[in-house]
Amino acid sequence: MSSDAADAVFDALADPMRRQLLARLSAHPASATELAGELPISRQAVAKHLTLLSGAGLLQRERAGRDVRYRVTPAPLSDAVDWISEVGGQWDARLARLSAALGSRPRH
Amino acid sequence: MSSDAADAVFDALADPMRRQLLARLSAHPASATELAGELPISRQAVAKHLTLLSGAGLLQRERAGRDVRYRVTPAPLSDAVDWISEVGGQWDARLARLSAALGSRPRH
DNA sequence: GTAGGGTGCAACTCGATGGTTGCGTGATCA
DNA sequence: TGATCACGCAACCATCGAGTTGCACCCTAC
Repeated sequence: MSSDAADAVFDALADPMRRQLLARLSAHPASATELAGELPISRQAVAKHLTLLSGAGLLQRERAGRDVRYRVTPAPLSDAVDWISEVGGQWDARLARLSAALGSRPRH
Repeated sequence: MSSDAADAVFDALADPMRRQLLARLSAHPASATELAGELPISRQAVAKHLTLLSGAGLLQRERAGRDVRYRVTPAPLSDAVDWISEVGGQWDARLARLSAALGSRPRH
């Protein structure tokens, strides 16, 4: 029951800026420069976050001519929810339904 | 839609040692010294983690004579799941059921 | 009362990381 | 072809935080 994959996800979600990026990208795909224009940090800082998020499998890179668009691929999020349901499930039976609901998702 | 409470939870879950502590404590309440005996870090390091987890509302302190026992109170975890369902819900309708399932929990 | 074990507080080290700037590369368009 | 814009890489800085050690305090038991 190694939360091996969950490690990367929790690490990716740890930073508020990365959660903001994920929320923003879940609404609509965008490029690093585009995102940097909407946020108070530089393009390179955004790019670092996007690289880390991609590493966790939460983003998909798509080259579009001169720029690169990123789109959310939230499948790995269920690894985090699985872990949470394991911890919380022992305390509250309602959380047990989570792993059941997520059990049917395509893994990876 | 402030992920204000989720901030503390994601920060608490970011560290692997803290997740390990939570998993351990969800099985059975314990004291800091007790936990330090089972882990490769000092009691004070454990105590710091427990303080942070308590601050996020994930643990409840219970003084028992000379020692202090900690027990898991996973209610704040649903703040994290709520955030995840917001991001992932736009991609996969299955995750939308999560917030519905968690919506009936006592908030705070 | 006194010894001992658990807790709490404070100072310190050190590695990780979020952020920056600078520069080189590649693709687009006039 | 040349100007421009987006990207990638590298070096650098500063802060944060996980871990440690040391010591003082409190509760319990003998």
